[in-house]
This record gives sequence, structure tokens and C-alpha cells, in this order.
Amino acid sequence: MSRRVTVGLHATIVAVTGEAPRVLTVSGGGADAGAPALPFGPLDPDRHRTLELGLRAWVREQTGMDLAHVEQLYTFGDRDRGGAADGRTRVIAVAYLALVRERHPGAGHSAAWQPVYRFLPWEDHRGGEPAPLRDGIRPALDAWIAGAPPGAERRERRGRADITFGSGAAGWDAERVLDRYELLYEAGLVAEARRGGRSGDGDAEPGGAGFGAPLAFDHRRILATALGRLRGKLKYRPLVFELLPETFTLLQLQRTVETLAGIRLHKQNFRRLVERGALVEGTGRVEPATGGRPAELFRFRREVQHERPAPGVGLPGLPAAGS
Amino acid sequence: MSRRVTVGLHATIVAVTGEAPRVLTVSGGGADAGAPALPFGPLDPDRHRTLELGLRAWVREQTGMDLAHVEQLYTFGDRDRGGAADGRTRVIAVAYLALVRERHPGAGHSAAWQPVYRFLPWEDHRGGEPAPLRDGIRPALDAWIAGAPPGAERRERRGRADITFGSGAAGWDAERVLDRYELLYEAGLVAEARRGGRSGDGDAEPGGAGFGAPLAFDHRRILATALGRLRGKLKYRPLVFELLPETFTLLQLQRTVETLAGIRLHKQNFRRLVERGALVEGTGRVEPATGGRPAELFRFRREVQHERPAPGVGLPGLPAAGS
DNA sequence: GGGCTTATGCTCACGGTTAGAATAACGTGA
DNA sequence: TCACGTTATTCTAACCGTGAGCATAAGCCC
Repeated sequence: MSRRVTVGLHATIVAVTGEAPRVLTVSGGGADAGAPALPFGPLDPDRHRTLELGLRAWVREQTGMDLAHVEQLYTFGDRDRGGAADGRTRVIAVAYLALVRERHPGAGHSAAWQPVYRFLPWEDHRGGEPAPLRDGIRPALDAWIAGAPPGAERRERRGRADITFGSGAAGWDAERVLDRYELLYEAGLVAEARRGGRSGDGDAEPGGAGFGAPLAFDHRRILATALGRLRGKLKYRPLVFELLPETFTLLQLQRTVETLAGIRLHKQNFRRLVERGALVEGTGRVEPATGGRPAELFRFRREVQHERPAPGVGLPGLPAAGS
Repeated sequence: MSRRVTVGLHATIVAVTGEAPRVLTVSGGGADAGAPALPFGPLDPDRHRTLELGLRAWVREQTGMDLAHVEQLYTFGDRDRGGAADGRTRVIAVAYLALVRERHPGAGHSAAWQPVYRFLPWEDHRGGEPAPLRDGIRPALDAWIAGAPPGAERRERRGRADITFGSGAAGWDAERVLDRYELLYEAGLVAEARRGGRSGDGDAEPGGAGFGAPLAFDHRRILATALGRLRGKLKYRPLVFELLPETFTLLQLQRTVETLAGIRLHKQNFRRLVERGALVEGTGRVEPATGGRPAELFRFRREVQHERPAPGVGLPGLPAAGS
């Protein structure tokens, strides 16, 4: 009665529109009736020559979209991760991050764009500390910490919460998206924690169904992995440009970065970094003013990738690499 | 005639002894008779609750070692990656990096420690640019570049070589281990390139069998991934201490980092970073001198991980994170 | 004690980042 | 037409961390 192994290919497809990062979802199946899911499908060992090609095929089929930038994120394989149609198949999930410019899924598909911060509302710090974090999560985490026996374990919990949610001396580290999701999961503060295996140490029960909207299976964990990776990589790879139109103003560029990073940046410094990093070049043209002085339109300099070792837009905290 | 899918669990087990990083290998099978292999085995969906537990089980069985730090690296799944016993099974490889302190594999196992730089000789820059790179690889790469039709493609090749091997304005970027291996693979300068699928653009034929000793299957690619990840992560995670004894001198610590990073570091500055980062604490004791003034013995401060967001040892190029 | 080796402390210059002030260019409405 | 709000763009000053080297301390060997 040996189980079969299946490899699932999962896509976190991200775009930025209207000052919000969005992720493409399909109508979900799974234990959680109705929670949206990321597009995915099993690897077909006969048809798919590489994992990435298999992923692209599934995405095209389910959403009608052709992906540009694609990178592998992580492989999830816990037995209780969900995702198995029946109990006799072991499903290993290989998760990918993809970036696209376009909006509309192909016609006739059920795919839809959802704001990323609906699922991870505590991650958007552009307007200061978000309310759900301040009023909901922090108190709930305090309760979770207090719920541990005094001594080593309680200190351990407090330490983790301080580091991941930046309550202590250290500030908010935008990249620790996955750490934060996993902490909330362990504390029983996200809905998925009640479905999955370890019902765990979830002493601190939030009022309702947990913070943020859930996704099917472990897809919110995948989304958290993707956002964390994306935030980290912005600093040393010119990924943002995959999300922008051919030409753009520096403010558009900045807003896109801020949207993904979930924090505000200093305008003048951002401009300096981008220009001195030779990431963009001005086209002569200007953008028909959107309320003030017209801004010049810029274009991504693709050559950068062959000139400097780590071209990125530079978020605060970590100075840009490659001097 | 649909193929079956198998998931292989591969371990890159690294230790540092005698100023050289070492990797644990087992006697290889595979197309390449005799090339050593990384320890690996198939995921057993019935017995292995998680991928990582499966990996640990295989490593224990094949080498008699219990792993401490383990992290997932990447999942390889190209159809032509090798590793299939027969042509009817598609083998997906999930690769892991593990760090251990100990030396000897368990008795009665065929496992053996090999210097990492035997397989990637161009990566060790502690004594300046290594000879195989200067005298062998650079000329061969020049030939490969010249072998492209003039124009865009040649510029493309030159750009890639400059960036990955640091010939251009930018210096040597220790982290780009995988980029370098893949470039050599594409240029036909490593033995594996002749086995695998695309015999490719390998215009530039090196004299012999390619640079560096080969590993079975695509295991040298996995090793390159592991070394690159390790080098990158040293900067913001206290991984080195997994490789050191309980107490150590600062020079030992520095040598271990240099060994992995493949570059020399400025002694006084290294000491300053480590001490100011509060990564270590002095035990009162000193090391019986090894030729000069006795050095104090230090111990890793595990608490750091709960105090600072990104505690690492700081390599040059990238300033340490977390201010 | 002289000379060698390694440990450890300290200083200084440089380059990059942070944070703002100051100025330019456009639209709008009085 | 002009004052005002808005956004773009330029420039400066304080600050910090890093890179590099000097100087001193503390062992060993002869």
C-alpha cells in the first residue's frame, strides 16, 4: 500500500497596479471550501521537459497568461501540507515566483487578481504601522507570549516576536515575511493553523477566524515566501522593471518599489541611488503632468546587468551592494 | 507508457578542517563510472514525514552521521539531469545544504571527505587568483567569447564572463559560484557538459577533461549552489559557528570564514565586526599559544539571534546588515 | 635579552547613507 | 496675471561603517 508521489508546480504571479501588489488566484478547492488558490498543476513527466516549462504550461492553461520572469522559490513536502486529492498520494509542491506587467487574465478563465495585502495585511507599512498589526496582532502575540510557562520558553517566544515583528530595539525588517507568517501560524493566529496538522501551541485565540484572508492549502505560506524573496531581491536585482511599463517616471518606479517593500522611501535619495546606479536612462520625453511639474520618462538600462555585479534599487537598512 | 516520478533527496554536507572546506561524498554510480556522488536517496512517501526528515534518514544510513544545521537549497528537475536508474523514471532532486562539526563518517561506510576546491578549483582566492583560473579558465573563456559571431552575442558572452569571473571593472564576487559553474558548463569547460543533454556551444575545448574534478550526475551543480548559498548567508546568519568547536580563537573563526569565502580578510576589521556585532563572548581562558601571543578563547553568543535582525560575520563588498 | 610570531587596541580617511533645505516647472483658480 | 499647490530636481551637511595601517602587548625560541 505504498503511496504514490506527485510533484505539484505552484505559481505566485505578482503584478503591481494602483499602488497595490496583486497576486493571481484561481477559485480554490481544498479542505477550506472557497478559499482562493494559487494556480498549480502536477508535473507531467512525459510532457514537461523542465519544471519551469511545466509551470508555464499550467499557468497558460489556467489563466491564459504567458510568464516573463520566473524563479523557483522553495519546495514544500510535509506530509500534512494538504493538497492531496486523496490520502494515497503524497504531493510535493515546488513553488515559483513570477512577475508580469499585464493585468487581465485571458478571457474565459476564472483567474482573478487579488491584493497581496488582503492575505498579509500586517505587511503593509506604507502608512505607518497597519491597524490590524497594532490593534490585533501585537496584543494577540503578547497573549501568546504570556501563555508560555515562565522562563526559557517564554523568553524564546518573546525573542522571536521581537525579531520578526520588530518590537524590540531592532526595527521592522521588511524581508522577514515568511518568519512572520510562520510565527502567526504557530501562535494559532491564522486560519490555516486550525486546518493543518499541529493544532499546536495556539493558546492565544483571536476573536474571529485569524488575521488576513486565508488561501487554500498552504498557499499563503507560499505567498509569504514569495513576497519575502521579492523584497530581498529587489535590492540586488533589477526585478522591479519586470513590473513596469517600458517607460516610466522615477516616481512611478519609487511607488512600485514602495508597494512591494511595504514601506515609504525618501524621494531624493531613491532618485540618487537609481541614477547613480545607472539603472535607468532618460528618454527625452516627459510625462504629461499629473498635478505638478512634468516628470521625465525613463527607461530601464538592460546593460546594467552586464556591468555591475548587483544592480538593485536599494532599500534602507542594507546599503546597496557592489559599491 | 507514462513515466513515474521519484523525488530524490540530496545532501551537500560541509565541514571545515585544516583550512579547507570539505564535502562528504559517497562512491558514485552513474554514467560517469567512478565519479564520487553526494549522498542521496529517494523520498519514501510512507516513511518520511517531511523532506528534511527523509534526508536525515538517508544520510544516517549512508554515512552514519547525524546532521545539525540543514537547509533546503534548490530543486532540480530537468529531464536530462541524469540520476534516473532507467529511462522510465523521472527523478526530481531536492538538494539540501548541511553543516557539521565532526570529521569521521561512521565506521563501515564508504563515505569520505573531499576538499570542496578539488571540484571548484577556481573558487579559492585566498592566495590570490588561483593558477587554474589565470592560466586555464580565463584563456579558455576568451576563446569561447571569440568563438561567438561578432556583435550582440559576443558582447553578451563577454558581459557574462566579466560579471561572473570579475574580469571587468567589478571585482571578484565570491557569491556567484553557481553563475560561474553554469557559465563553464555552457562553454563546455567542465566534464559534465559532455555527458549531459546540450553538448552545446562548447566551442572552446580545453586540453583535457575540463576544469576541476567532476561529480556524478549534476552533483557538482548542487555543490556550486551550496557553496554560493553558504557564502551569501555567512553575511547575515551566524552559520560559521555550526562548523566550529564550542570555543575557538578569533583567528580560528576568521580562518574558517576565509576558507568558505575563498578570500582573505583584514584581521583587525574582522575582529571589530565580530566583537561589535556581539556575536561572541570571551571565556576567560586562552588558547595555548600556537606560535605567538596566546589568544583568548571565545564562545558563540546564541542569544544574538534574538537580538539583532541579521547577525553575520560580514564579508567585504556588502556592508553588514541591520546597522 | 633579541628576534619572531600572533593578539589586540586605536586612528584616520573615504565613501555612502540619511535627512532636509532650496529651487524649478507646471496647473489652477482668484 | 499672480499666488498657491503639487511634483520634479538639485544640493548640502551630519553621520556611520568600512578599509587600511600603525603601534603595543604577550607569548616562544635561541
